[in-house]
Amino acid sequence: MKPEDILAKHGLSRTSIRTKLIQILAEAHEALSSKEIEQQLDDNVDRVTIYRTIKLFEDKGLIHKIVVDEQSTKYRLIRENKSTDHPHFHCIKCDKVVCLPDTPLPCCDLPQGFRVSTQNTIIEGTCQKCNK
Amino acid sequence: MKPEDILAKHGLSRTSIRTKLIQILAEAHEALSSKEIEQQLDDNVDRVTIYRTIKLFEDKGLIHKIVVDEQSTKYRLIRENKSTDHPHFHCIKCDKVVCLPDTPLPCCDLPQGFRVSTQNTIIEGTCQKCNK
DNA sequence: TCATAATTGCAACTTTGTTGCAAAAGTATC
DNA sequence: GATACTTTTGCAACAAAGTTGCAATTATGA
Ligand SMILES: [Zn+2]
Ligand SMILES: [Zn+2]
Ligand SMILES: [Zn+2]
Ligand SMILES: [Zn+2]
Repeated sequence: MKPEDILAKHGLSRTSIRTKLIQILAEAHEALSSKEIEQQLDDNVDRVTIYRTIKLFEDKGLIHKIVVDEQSTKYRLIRENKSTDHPHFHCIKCDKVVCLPDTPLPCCDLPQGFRVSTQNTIIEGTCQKCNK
Repeated sequence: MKPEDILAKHGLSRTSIRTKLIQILAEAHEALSSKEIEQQLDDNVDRVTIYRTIKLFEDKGLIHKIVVDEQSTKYRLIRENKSTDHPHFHCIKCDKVVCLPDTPLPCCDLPQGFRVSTQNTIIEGTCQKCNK
């Protein structure tokens, strides 16, 4: 689907920044931080606009957020037929973050009376490129 | 074990701030943020000192860090016979974070050539007090 | 006690993200 | 396409969380 169609589908007006941002996320093979997005947007777009656009896309269900650690948050486009509730892999060498297949996660032993809404798993390790 | 003995065991000099900080963490039934620690240290101790002490304790293996989300990091004393690699529960109503029993986590489907070092799981939901 | 080494507090800085407001761009109607 | 109205963007200022350098204070060991 074209960036313009994705915007229309979610009832968002079509601006050049939004179109480019979707394109950047769609072409990425890994999750991107707001700074990485900023660097890929050639014209110098204001940080604030990027933050606001990311938040909008998140609220509208276009992208999902991955909190890697306290000062690293990345974003990835939600593709069709893909859930948002899958585990993620973080390479501690090259810092790349990728989505993993949506395997059924087993329940942990929870104390009585606790209720689960979502589960967030980040697997830390090294990717195949860094292991060569 | 007394706070003073814990310091000695890890080769750390015994200062009143470090002693109190260990005591606060030992008496807590949940993971604490640096701000929560600051509030429990009666005399107003400088933020910087708390950050430095937390980092020192973490490096020496006295405490473990739990990254709840992008702007909430909490810490918990590592007790004897307890691993540091267990899942955590975050109550989205009262914001409490607790350690969960160390259940054997199943491997997710990983792409070829990927190597795992640690796995970080945070279960979001509501605790038994908030469910009443 | 005294010298030495380690810890603490202060000020300044960095990074990541937010808010208010005016200027610019988009949308719909004619 | 021009017009009016709404939304988006950029700028400045701010906020929270954490870091660094340096001088003052406190701990340790002889
Ligand atoms: Zn890698
Ligand atoms: Zn993902
Ligand atoms: Zn609760
Ligand atoms: Zn824990």
